[in-house]
Amino acid sequence: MGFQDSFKALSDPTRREILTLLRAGPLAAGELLEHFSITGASLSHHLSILKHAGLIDDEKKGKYIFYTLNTTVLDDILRWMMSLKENHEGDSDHEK
Amino acid sequence: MGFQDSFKALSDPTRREILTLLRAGPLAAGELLEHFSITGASLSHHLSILKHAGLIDDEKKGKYIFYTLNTTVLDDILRWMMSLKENHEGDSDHEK
DNA sequence: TTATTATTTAGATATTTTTCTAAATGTCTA
DNA sequence: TAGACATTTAGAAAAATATCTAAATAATAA
Repeated sequence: MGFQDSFKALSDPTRREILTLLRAGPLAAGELLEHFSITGASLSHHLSILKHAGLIDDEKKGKYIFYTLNTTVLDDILRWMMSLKENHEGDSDHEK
Repeated sequence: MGFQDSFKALSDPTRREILTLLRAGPLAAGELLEHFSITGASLSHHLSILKHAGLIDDEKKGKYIFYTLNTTVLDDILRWMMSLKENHEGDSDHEK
């Protein structure tokens, strides 16, 4: 986990689409798979990257594994982006 | 330009550090270079990716090229992330 | 218990990305 | 104008990533 993992995870369009699909609620891997034209193995790989980044959680229910969005990490990223938008002129060590 | 380019641009730690450095104000490529242990050619490559993504602007001033942060694109990304954090239960086509 | 279904793991391949060195371009200064 | 400086472009090598097929694991259903 960590910032780097989060940003890397978000840099792939398939993974962002997975997150978007999970906005509506938990979905099993197979349900997610219907929305893409990749193999189950590839999807599984993407899911593991998202999980590693802390962006999703999984819960096994019998035969299925349900994935849910975890927005905790998003907050950190949001904070970082907001801080870029603020004025930091005084922070530099060499003013012109 | 586009979402994909923006996320890809943000997925590299060197490029994020560049953005952080530019928070304090415009810097020339050479000034940025002092903060990293990569060649000028590599930095130039990173700058071109950031520029392509719309995250920075450049302005030539004689011998130097000054880079500045452009936060317009960040707003789009922020909006996308915020939307993930909202509840979208009604959006799905198959409620359980 | 055997077959079937859902998902992951392993290993290979193709593509993309990062970085480098060397050379090109443009600007300033002596 | 000749040389030095700041930066980019071109092209190559190394590392990381996305995807696939085949096999493994685990749970349910027949």
